[in-house]
Amino acid sequence: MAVKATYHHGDLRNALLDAADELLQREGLQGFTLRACARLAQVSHAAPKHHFGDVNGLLRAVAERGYARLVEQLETHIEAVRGDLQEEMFATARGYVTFAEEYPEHFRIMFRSDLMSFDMSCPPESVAATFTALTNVILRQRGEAEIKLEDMPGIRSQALVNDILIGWCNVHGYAHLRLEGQLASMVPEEDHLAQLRTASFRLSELIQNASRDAKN
Amino acid sequence: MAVKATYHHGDLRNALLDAADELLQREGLQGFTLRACARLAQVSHAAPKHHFGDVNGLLRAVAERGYARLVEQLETHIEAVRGDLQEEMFATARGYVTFAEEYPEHFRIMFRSDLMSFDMSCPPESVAATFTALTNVILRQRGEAEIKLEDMPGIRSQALVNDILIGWCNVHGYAHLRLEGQLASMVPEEDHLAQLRTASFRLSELIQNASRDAKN
DNA sequence: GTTAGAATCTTTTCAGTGTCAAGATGTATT
DNA sequence: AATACATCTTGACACTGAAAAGATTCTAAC
Repeated sequence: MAVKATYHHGDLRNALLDAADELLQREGLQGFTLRACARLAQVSHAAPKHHFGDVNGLLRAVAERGYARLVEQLETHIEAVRGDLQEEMFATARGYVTFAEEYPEHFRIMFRSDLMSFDMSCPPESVAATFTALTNVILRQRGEAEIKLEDMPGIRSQALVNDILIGWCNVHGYAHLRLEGQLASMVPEEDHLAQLRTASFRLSELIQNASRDAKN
Repeated sequence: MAVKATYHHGDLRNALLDAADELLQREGLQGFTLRACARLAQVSHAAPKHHFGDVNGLLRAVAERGYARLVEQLETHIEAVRGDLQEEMFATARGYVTFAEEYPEHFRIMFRSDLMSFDMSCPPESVAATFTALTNVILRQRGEAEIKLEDMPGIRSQALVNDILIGWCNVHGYAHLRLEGQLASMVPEEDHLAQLRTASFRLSELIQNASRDAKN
């Protein structure tokens, strides 16, 4: 199918999302337009409306798929070093930062509540999965039991929140600042991963120490 | 002046920047257009071209003024608690985060290299001043001599870079994630500053300890 | 199997945008 | 005073997102 001889496309929604992905990678947000997506998918310029409403609707869907890819990348990286807490921390950071590097426009869109904001009290599954994955990284650092996707909003101790914050903010800040070129003068491209590794280890130590102290 | 009876405006450049600021605050980036700025400044739609070239040029100038405001806000907050290292760290974080809260669109633009990217090897003064201020916060935490704006690119030890990174990334990550609504479910609005304070103190301690250990 | 009704896509239209080129008007230099 | 330059306006163009109305196909009830 998808030979486009029929009036009905058959899978236009996904075709448009693929087109959006490609356009974002090739031309960035500037070259990304509803009409361009439609052209790439070989449909009329008004076709996207039925599936996504307006341009923000399309971006929301793009972001949703972005989170799915992010969480997949995170889990792959983490799985490879499972057991070593410091390496787990670094793997998480690396997955996060690498995603921002490979899909810069997606990353930007995923964190722009002016373009598309999810209802955070009931976020899409891929978003919840991402938060769950990040939370579980911290939980393991603290030697506590992991959580499942279902109990995402879940009750969290203040100490856990503190650790999640310090971990996530750090990684996100690094990814974002680097993506926007603000770290270039401070962190040479060739050894930026080594730098990130150092920072990750440091954070891992900080969190482990804190939760260990708290137990005594 | 600026009564606009003359053909030449007299200070159109600043008038357009003011209009841009106002539009960004009122309508956000969506409602911000070259033509809208021109309308607000009561000039023709093509008038901005001569001063800023294209829309990115205008945004670059807007961002430049944004950094000036940011560094001013940072220094005000820091000055108020000068001497107490932990409070200095918190003051910095608070200034940064508060700026993102008060000028959300400016903050977004200031960190979007796709819209406008400064030449970081020779950044505008306000940008360099911001980096200098942030660096000096860390230098004081480490008990080292501060730097002046002039020697911004300056040589930095690896340990210093590590500390700057962990400090800046954390604060920036917090500011950005909060601005984009990602922390809402984890950090209630009413006590988010207390949370930030905790994190700041923690970082301050981490940095102070590390540099103290390094000396022995 | 037919047929209403819903879903999907196209065509047309409209206001709005950024950018460019050419012209108008004021300023500054000599 | 004349000429060059800076500043602003006017008009045009291709492009955009959105809405409305029409065309085509699918679906489900009968």
